[in-house]
Amino acid sequence: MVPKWTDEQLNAAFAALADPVRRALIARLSRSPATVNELAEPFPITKQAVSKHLQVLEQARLITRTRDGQRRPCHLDPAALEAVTGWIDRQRLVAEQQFRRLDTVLENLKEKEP
Amino acid sequence: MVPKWTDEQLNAAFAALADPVRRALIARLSRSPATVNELAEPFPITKQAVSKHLQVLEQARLITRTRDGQRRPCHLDPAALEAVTGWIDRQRLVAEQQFRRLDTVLENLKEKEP
DNA sequence: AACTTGATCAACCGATGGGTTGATTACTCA
DNA sequence: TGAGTAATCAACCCATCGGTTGATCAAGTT
Repeated sequence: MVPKWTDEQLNAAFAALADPVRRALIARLSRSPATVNELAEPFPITKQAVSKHLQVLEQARLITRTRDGQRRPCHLDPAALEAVTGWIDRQRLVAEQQFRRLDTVLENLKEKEP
Repeated sequence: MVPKWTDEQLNAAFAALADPVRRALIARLSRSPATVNELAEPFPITKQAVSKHLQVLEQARLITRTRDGQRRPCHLDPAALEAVTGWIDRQRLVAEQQFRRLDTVLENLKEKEP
């Protein structure tokens, strides 16, 4: 079971994932941890901007940061991503149950009125 | 396979899900379709604001809207939600593969240096 | 000590987002 | 036709966001 996801944390996580730069950062970090400079290199924006993006991801608990000398490597937290899909999957589950229920209702109607 | 999700559509979908009102609307719609007035009723904001939220969800293709007289009922599109989880799941998959690979590296080191 | 390097802080700017009120469109019904 | 109702449009307000530049901090390097 996931730690306990408040509405605010869901807000933060989804908002964090809404930006293409941040999604790219996550995709990069899914391969291996990396420092701010390494992460910033491929982007046409300043290192400060990337640093801000990483703060957003960290606040959303999608990444964690450790210390290694003057470097501050970022690590992806897959469990947090799983928690996000959890919310979506619950909604889909309910919706699909309703669809199935509607199907059976239509089946019954068909039987009674041929 | 999912229709083909552009970066813009992912932006729109995640941004749409980042708002608690819109998530509540989706949760409501997962149970059954509903009109704007029905959807707006539980919220302490104006009908116009809810209408805007629904436009955001529609633009993100998370809901569709039909016509019934002067009503415009909203329907959830579970397939769209599935597409969103798709992106996340791919990232998690890669990340977890890397973790496993790291584990085997550590295993090998342990064997060589006991 | 002086210098370089990784990263953040601070202040600012333009754009976007969520909300409001007021007017308007479009359908229903008497 | 005219009144009532579902929903949207339009204009505006204020807060937040993504980005910049310039300064600052902290850890290595020589």
